[in-house]
Amino acid sequence: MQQDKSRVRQQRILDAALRVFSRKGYRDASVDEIASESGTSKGGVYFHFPSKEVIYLKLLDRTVARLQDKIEAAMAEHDHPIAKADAALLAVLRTFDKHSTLARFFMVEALGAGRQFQRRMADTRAGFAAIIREHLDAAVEQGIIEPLDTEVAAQAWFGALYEVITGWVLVRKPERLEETYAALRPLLMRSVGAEEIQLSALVKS
Amino acid sequence: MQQDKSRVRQQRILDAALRVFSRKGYRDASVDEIASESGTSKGGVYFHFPSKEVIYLKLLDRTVARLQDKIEAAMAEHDHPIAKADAALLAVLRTFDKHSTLARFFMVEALGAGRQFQRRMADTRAGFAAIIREHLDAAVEQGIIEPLDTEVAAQAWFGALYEVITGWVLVRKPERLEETYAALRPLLMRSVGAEEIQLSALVKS
DNA sequence: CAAAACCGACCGACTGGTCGGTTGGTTTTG
DNA sequence: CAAAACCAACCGACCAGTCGGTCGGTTTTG
Repeated sequence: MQQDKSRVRQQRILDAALRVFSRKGYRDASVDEIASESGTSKGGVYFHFPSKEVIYLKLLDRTVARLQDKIEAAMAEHDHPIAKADAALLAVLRTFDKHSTLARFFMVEALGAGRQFQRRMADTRAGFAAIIREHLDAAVEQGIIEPLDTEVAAQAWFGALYEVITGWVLVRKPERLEETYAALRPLLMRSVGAEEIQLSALVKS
Repeated sequence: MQQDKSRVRQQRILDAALRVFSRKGYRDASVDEIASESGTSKGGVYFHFPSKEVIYLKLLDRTVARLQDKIEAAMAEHDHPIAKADAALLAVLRTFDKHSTLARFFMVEALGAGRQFQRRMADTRAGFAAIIREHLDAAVEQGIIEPLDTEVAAQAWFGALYEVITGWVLVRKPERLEETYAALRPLLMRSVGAEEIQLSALVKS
């Protein structure tokens, strides 16, 4: 159908845009380049999307949604808050390991996208931090960890992860991001005073 | 002297540039605006500096140097690694509290400066992380904390701080950044398994 | 059923505006 | 007066977004 073709083309443009944005950043990515990389022309791109900004925002939403889905799915498999945290951490590391383009787009380039996205990005970060906070609060309520300032703790957790991932994107050391798990896990757990529990039951292939 | 006047003018341009960059970010700050804000003209700016990029880099170096001096001075007043860490943390929070323009420039805008600064910024971040790591290593060696992956831990510490400060810059909550100290300190300390020690001797007005 | 009318998708030349950097001339200063 | 400092006008590259026009296919019509 015509509609299918149109949708396929839109996908192609979005995929190409992800690659280009992730290579060049928002400002340095030209619509011409996105067009040629998606096998169309500038006019073609502007037939499907009203502006460069909208393309970027669509992409950002898509990325955030996918990542949050992954995280929530991983957490849903467990009941114990610490197991949930563990699963979420692994899910994040593995997702970025597998899709380093995504990591670059989301971690590095999103910051350089310019003033008009700053609020949106701040909200996005706050959204992730809020998720962490919810679960920290739950853990406090269940008596698993002592009361603490969960807002700052959630921010700190997010920032710690963000920095480690960003560093990995820029330097590519260690080879696989997941290798940082062994160091990150006890760091995060201890920071909120969570007891050590055995991993064996938690780590899945 | 001619030289004095020239130096004063250069300072004025740098100060104006800091304000403009901090308001607009690198890309959206025009040289014309820096010129008029420093009470001169574009030609005047280009008489003193070869390019916009050099102005930015000079500013970045100046900022990093000042911050590191503050941190090192604060740490030099103490011997015990934990006391040093504490002093450094407070120094950072207080510096940004007092100079929020600096915070905005360094924390938020530096990220959006564009591709050409990415390596430089990564190096800067790595520099701060390296300082943290050194001291963590020292603490391990002195038996104050158990051995751990100090590279990842240093990155995580830096990231946690960065996120909390960035969040504060964007949202201005709490009113004073230093108020996060009470939550950050135990978080960071526990994360590396450092024992609690009393604060009274450490906190200075 | 074939010609005419129509349409969604697409193309690429062009425009308007921005901005880093330059230049040639003018003012200030010692 | 000569060098240093400064300025206004200008240049050229760049690029998001526009627009008139094309093309392959589908629907209408006589």
